[in-house]
Amino acid sequence: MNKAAQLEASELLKNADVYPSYQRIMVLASLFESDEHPSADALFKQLGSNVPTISRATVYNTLNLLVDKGVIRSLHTAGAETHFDSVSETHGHFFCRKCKKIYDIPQQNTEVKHELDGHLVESQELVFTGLCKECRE
Amino acid sequence: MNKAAQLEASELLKNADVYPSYQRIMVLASLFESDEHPSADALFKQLGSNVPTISRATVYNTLNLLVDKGVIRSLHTAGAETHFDSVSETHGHFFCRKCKKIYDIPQQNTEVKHELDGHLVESQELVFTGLCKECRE
DNA sequence: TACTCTATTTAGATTAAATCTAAATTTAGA
DNA sequence: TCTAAATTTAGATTTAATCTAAATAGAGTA
Repeated sequence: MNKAAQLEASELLKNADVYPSYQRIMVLASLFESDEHPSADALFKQLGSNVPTISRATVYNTLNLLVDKGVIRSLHTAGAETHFDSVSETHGHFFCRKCKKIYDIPQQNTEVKHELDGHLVESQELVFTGLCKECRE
Repeated sequence: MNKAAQLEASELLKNADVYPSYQRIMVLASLFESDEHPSADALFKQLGSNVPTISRATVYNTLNLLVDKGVIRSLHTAGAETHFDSVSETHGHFFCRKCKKIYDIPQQNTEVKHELDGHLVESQELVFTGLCKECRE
C-alpha cells in the first residue's frame, strides 16, 4: 500500500535493468517495508493480502534475480531458510539460535574486497551466531 | 582407515564431553581427512565404505552435536547444503557460485567478539561469494 | 553373569525450503 | 492486430534435514 516504497522499488528495478512488473515492484516494496529480514516464504505470505494471485515461484524468482543484480542481499544462517535484506550498505548480522531473529550489526573496518586470492568477490556476509539480548536472560 | 585421525578425533570428543562412540569417531576423523568442506551427505557417502551400517541420522546428529560443542564449525553459503569445517582457527571462506567449491580465506584483524550490542556471540562466519580463480576464465 | 537404565544408532518416513514444469498471461515491436 | 519474447502462475517435484520408533550398545549394581 505504501506508494513511496513502490516508487523507490520501481526506480531500483529500472536502474538494475529489470523490467518493473507489478509483482516485482510489490515484492521489493514489501521487502522495504519489513524492517526485519524476511524469508521468501514470509514475504510470500505478507504479499498475499495485497497481491492475491502472486505465486511462490514469482517471489523466489524475483528475490534471486535481485540478489544476482546486487539490488538486495541474501542472508545465510544456521536457520533453515534464506533471508533477505534490502539495505545495501555493508553491515553484519547477528542470528539468535533460540528465537531465530536476525539483528543488524554495524560492521567496522568495512574494507570491501573485490578480489581475494585470485577469486572475484561479488559479495560478502558476516554473520554472528549466539543468544540475543532477550534470550540470554 | 587413518589411525592418527581417529585417535585425534577420539581425544577431541572426550575433551568436549561427548562419548567417543565408533560412529562419532569415524564421522569426525572422516571430516579431518577431507581437506574440502564436505556437506553432511557427502560425509555420509564417504563414510559408507568404512562404516557400512552408519545411518544418515547419526551423521547429522554427530555433526550438529559437534557444532554445538564448538568442536567443528558449520558453514552457510548460497548453496543449498550446510558444509562443515574441522579447522578451529578463525578464518573466512570463499564460495564460488559456479562450481560451488569452498576455499579457505585467511582472516585479517581476527578480533573474536564475545558480545555485540548485548548479544552473546558464540561463533562467527565470514563468507565471500563470487567466481573463483578457476571459474573466472 | 544377570539385570536394569540410559545413551546411541538405525532405517525409513516425514517435513519443508526451494526449484521445476508446462500452460497462461502480459509486454513490446513490427 | 499479429507475433515473439518475457513474465507469471499453480501445482508437482526435488532434496537437505529432521523425526520416529525400534534395535543395539554401554554403564552401573548386585
